[in-house]
Amino acid sequence: MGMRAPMSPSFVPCVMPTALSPHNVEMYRQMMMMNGPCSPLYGSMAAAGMKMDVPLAASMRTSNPLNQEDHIKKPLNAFMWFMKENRPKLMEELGYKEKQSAELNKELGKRWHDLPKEEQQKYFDMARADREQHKAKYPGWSARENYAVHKRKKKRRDKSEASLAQYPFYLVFYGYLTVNDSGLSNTGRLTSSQQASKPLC
DNA sequence: CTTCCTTTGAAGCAG
DNA sequence: CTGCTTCAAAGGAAG
Repeated sequence: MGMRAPMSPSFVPCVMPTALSPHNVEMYRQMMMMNGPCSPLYGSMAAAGMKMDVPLAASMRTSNPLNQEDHIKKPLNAFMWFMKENRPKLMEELGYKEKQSAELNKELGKRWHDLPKEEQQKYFDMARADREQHKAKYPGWSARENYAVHKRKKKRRDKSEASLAQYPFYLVFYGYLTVNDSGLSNTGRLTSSQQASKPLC
């Protein structure tokens, strides 16, 4: 149930859809900044195949350019590559019991420590290659773009008003991102309370 | 629906 | 420079 087909490698497509490369998104964002969300450019760029039809779908995370294509993720570090490669093996080895990801990650952490330096080096090499490719592909990108400055003391995701600044203004404009008492909201749909809350711009 | 949990390492940020 | 924080992956649990 829900298990992957044995022969199907479980890699996730890390590449941006050609229809909306980050570069295109940046172009789009700049044009929006210059022309506003009601610009005819909006329609023409959409007609050109760029997925900027602003979200009607329930899940903004999966349908919206901001949360998907526009979000350039950090390159994976050595341990992340190790996890990616060994998680499926470990799941099979453990009979993919009712093990949760968090528990599997603990085990993977142990195995990472037990791994000889020579074998670890393989993953450090992968990570370095990934970083270099990432840098070549997204020159000028910084991890800062995904970084929410400390809002909660220890390790919690940020939900502050300040974090709105990292998003394109038109999402705020349209109400897809709002700020209320409970923090940043991005349900992808306007509620009356969201309409009442003020956009940042 | 979003966030948490849990790991390591890279990198951002504050002092 | 030092030390703390966030985010990369994963996916079930919790809210």
